Amino acid sequence: MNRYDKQIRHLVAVDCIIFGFDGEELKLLLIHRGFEPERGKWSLMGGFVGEAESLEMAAARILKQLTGLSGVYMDQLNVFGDPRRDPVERTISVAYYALIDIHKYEKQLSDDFHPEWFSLKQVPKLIFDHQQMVDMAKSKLRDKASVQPVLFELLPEKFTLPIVQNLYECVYEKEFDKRNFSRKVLASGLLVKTQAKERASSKKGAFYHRLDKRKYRTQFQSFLNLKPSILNQ
Amino acid sequence: MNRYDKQIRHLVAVDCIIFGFDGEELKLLLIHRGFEPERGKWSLMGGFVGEAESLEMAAARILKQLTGLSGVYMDQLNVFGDPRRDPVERTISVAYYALIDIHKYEKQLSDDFHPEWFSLKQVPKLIFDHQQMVDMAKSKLRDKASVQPVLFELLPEKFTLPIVQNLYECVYEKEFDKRNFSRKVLASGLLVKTQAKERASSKKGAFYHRLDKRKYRTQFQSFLNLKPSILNQ
DNA sequence: CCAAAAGTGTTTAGGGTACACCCATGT
DNA sequence: ACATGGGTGTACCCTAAACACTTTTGG
Repeated sequence: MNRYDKQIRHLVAVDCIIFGFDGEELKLLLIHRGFEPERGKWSLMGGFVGEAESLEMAAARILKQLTGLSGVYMDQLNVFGDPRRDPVERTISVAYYALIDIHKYEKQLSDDFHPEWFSLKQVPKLIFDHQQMVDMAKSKLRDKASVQPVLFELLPEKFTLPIVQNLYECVYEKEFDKRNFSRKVLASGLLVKTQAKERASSKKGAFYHRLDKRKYRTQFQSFLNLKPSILNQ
Repeated sequence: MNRYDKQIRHLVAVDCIIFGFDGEELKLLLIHRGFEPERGKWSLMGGFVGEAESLEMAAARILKQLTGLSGVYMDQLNVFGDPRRDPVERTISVAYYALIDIHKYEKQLSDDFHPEWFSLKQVPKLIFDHQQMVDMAKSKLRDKASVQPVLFELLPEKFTLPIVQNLYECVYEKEFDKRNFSRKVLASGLLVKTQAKERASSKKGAFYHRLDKRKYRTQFQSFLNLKPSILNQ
């Protein structure tokens, strides 16, 4: 078969919005850009898409390069294609957001890119349209989290209910009533209470919970049963 | 500044999933592909992204080329980047879905591509991964429509409540109680009842309604107040 | 013994759902 | 007159929201 020879070709990049949660704050992993233009400025981790590489593969490769992690939760966010978004040369960027367990990351720190975690409340000035990508990722994460239990991807294997609540409060930038919150989350049936207690952050101690992995997979689509009411009838 | 000279470049295309509604059924506008490979097969309308053309511009251009319409509601769906999705040569495709008023279209029929409307219940075999694009578009349309009143983009200026209900029933493939449905939709305050009646489809006749355009714009984000309950507290 | 965070139950209000009859009119 | 689809009101139930006290234990 012929090739589409007369057509123009484009640079295609992938940029990753990497979220983490340390128990206190929602965070973003940024790198110190190591080359011109904008050398030394803060940037999302990114890279060009290879010749026979799918977009998901490219995103996973870039994520692994920075964090050492694979098998991480990722989701396509949006494509940014403004011809002048990169001043050097037109680059079409496919943005992915990833949710990682920040504790797993810390062990494997790869310092080539001088990466740093920033609180989402104090994101430094970013290059190009990366701030727009971050804003869109925050918004999409909220939408997703209201329908699917994706936020647990940010937590370690064992976590307490107060931690889960704090995570949701960070994502939605709102405070919830702890009685109503725990009732709702436990009603999903996704959490299993363990006998162990976390004792660092309070005197009484809070019970660790873990995900019921089978239910987590099978009920992933129906978390909180929050489909719009038009659909319920 | 330097260019990213060592990087590989890719063909980037845009494909459009074009929805229409004739009052009876939800429909999809497909074209008869006019060139090899897969000549004569049914396909989504698409085209390559030009040199200094944004993705939105490309999508709008392609839509106008086929339908004669501009200023149409469009939304980015997803990027499809599997290296082997187009057997001729690797092409990264950005999919957009569009909602058009099918009546406006019919006047401007451009026959170059032998386009045809298909019921979503009887979509013919499509080339490449276009069926996957259609499925994803249907799913995204449902999600959007549960939160924003986008489906009115499919309707003409004046429409009856039974037509609106039928549209929602087509999109969600479910039947609704007409009393509850009209109460909910009218409670949004987005519709204005006119004195005119539609008389073709029933003896009694149904009142035409139109959008309150100011409210449609300002309340677009809060249609049906169906945010998940975690957010409400 | 006190401070600090964890854990738990009840009441109330609002919205969603189910449900049935009358209306207008073309034939 | 009758068949067809349009239009409207009510009662119930369920879930979300508001709200306060007891428990545990480290210091």
